[in-house]
Amino acid sequence: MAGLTNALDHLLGYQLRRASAVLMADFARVLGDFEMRPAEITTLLVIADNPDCSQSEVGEALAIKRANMVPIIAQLIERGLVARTRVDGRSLALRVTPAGEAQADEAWRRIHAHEARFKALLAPGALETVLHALPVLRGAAENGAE
Amino acid sequence: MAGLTNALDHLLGYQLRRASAVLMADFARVLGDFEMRPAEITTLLVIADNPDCSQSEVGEALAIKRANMVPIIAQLIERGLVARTRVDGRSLALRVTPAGEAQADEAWRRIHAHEARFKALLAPGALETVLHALPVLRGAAENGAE
DNA sequence: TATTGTTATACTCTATAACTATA
DNA sequence: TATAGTTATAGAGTATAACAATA
Repeated sequence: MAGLTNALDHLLGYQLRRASAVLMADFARVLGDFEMRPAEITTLLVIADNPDCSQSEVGEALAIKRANMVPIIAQLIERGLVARTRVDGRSLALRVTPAGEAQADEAWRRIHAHEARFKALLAPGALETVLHALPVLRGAAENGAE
Repeated sequence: MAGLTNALDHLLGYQLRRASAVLMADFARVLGDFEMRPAEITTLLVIADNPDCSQSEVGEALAIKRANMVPIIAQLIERGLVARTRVDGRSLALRVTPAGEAQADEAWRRIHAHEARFKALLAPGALETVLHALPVLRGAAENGAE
């Protein structure tokens, strides 16, 4: 019990950050024995869903800068979870290996359980409202409200 | 336009993280010329609201570990925004200086404008639902769902 | 013994600038 | 000229372990 007044508690941005941190911590815990960082796991999942995509495309989908994708992809390849083939001289096509697909499947199983646990905490109807509202807030970055 | 399939988009945890990042980026932009880090600004606001609080209490309110509070408080003191006095041999009472109070007031003005811009994006009633749901998710960390 | 503040350290995510080689 | 990938670097937040001084 902190006991201090925290006026930040009334702020949407602050509550988003705190709630996000709680779910991120649980996400990391659930996937802890994979010994992969959250960014590596999510990258694996996107590649599994999009065979022959490029590094830049994955980065764009996950809001990870090109420069930051490099070590993530390198790790996935070193672990034998992702393979890449040249498309032209500058583009690379990414695919998960069979081992990568197995890892992705297991990750999804755990993620769904993790999600279900948190979703169960919300009042009926609240989940739909929240899942609709979040992309709206997120979309503000590409529109006027930034 | 990424164009890639991103199954993560259906996940509560992932959407929270992305929306939080958007609001955090805007928060940083709005307070950019303060040349203080977000954690320093929020710490200042909590101290302004809770005269004579301790470092540990502020950390507990903001979910910042004791060890990580040290450089934050040091910066605020170096800038002349916060002062501290000894309570007993191991506890320090924190207070904002007049300069710190002015800074906190200006920060609040900008934060309220920033908040209003994002809240305006939500459908009627959605804001209340979201602001109720987020602390519930956050509270899961202290209860069973962790 | 437990608590407050501290130091040192490391990890993760994020950001920018500049480079290469290709298109 | 623009794009895909890369390198190097820096900043911010967060985490742990260990310590001194004090309660």
